Amino acid sequence: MATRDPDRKRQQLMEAALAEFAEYGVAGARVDRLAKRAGISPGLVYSFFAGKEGLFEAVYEAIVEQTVDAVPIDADDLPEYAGRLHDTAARHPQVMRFLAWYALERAERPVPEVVARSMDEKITAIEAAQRSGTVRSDKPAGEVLALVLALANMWQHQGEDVGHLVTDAQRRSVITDAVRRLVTP
Amino acid sequence: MATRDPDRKRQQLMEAALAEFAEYGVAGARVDRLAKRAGISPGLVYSFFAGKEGLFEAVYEAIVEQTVDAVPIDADDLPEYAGRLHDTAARHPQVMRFLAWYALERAERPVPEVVARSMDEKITAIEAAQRSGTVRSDKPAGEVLALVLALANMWQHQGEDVGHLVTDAQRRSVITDAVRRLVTP
DNA sequence: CCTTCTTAAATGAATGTTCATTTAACGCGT
DNA sequence: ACGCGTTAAATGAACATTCATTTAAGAAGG
Repeated sequence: MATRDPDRKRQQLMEAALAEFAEYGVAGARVDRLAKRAGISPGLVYSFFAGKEGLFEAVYEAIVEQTVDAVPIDADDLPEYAGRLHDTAARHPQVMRFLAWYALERAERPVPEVVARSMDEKITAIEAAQRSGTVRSDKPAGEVLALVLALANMWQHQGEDVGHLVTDAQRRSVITDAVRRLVTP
Repeated sequence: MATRDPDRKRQQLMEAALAEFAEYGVAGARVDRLAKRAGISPGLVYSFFAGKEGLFEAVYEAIVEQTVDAVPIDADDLPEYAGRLHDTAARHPQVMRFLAWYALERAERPVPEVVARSMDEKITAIEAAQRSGTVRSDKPAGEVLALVLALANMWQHQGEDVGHLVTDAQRRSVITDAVRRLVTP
């Protein structure tokens, strides 16, 4: 039984970092607070990662890895696909919030290779569905995808002002109904 | 010719603050840099506003004041309404970015009174349009509004990954076409 | 019109605090 | 006993904020 367990600490650190960054962003995050959450000393952060910034990037990369392809596209049933995207987002609010921070604080960074590739695959899948007639063909696949993603994530972006217009239970079907109307031929 | 002109300085300060906050958020903003942008000394900031935080709030309030009702709703032509929202957003990227920061950094704050009221008015307008038959009546007005707003702002939220799928020129019509499909009876 | 007095505006160096990062010592497991 | 994982404390840079001082614009008085 390893009472010394670097891997476990590393894992705890990543989880605490996600929580801290999701709440405050990089600039607002405090290394001390984050280390305390992880149950380690602040100094130890630096033996695992390249400082606060490095930790932020590491968390981002872990999220990308776990999130891309977490919800495989089903181009023949885009409403359900959007619904599943929504479900996943709703189940991981911390991750969504982290990504929102990342988009602002790392606005200039290029899109990661894996993400770009995943996007291409989705386009290809939609184009196939258009050819087989399950998706309307009068709009380019990229446009269809943009709409599906926008609707799938709509409740993430909407603030409290818009959010309270609809109950939690209704949110999913708002998305699926709208996508159905938009993509069926 | 007034070489001393507090009102002008105050104005310059607000503009510089918007630029600085839009770029870095509150936590990342630097008072020195912001003051230099405004062409004033850092100390002067504190004679106008309650520190960095107070300045942030002041900029937010100014934006809310200028933005609410900047695009009056036309419930009988929601596609065009969404298009106009998009136009305005596209014309003021700094403001949009500022609001994105605000949503994250002030997540817990209640919705301002003016915003809530403006929302109620929009709902009422849509309900009227539903009664007169220009908007589908099989969905509650709140749901319709949520969809319209989500689509109007879709290009603000989408990152570079999705954004490059469609050219600038197409963006507006993607929104208006989609809204038309979603809201017509 | 000048000169002096008064008040407001503005500055920027000094202050004190907050924080990321470094360092040096400690002790567990082998 | 040795080396690595870990810590607590030390360091110092970065910043927000304050404040003593300077500068400018009127007001009062001659």
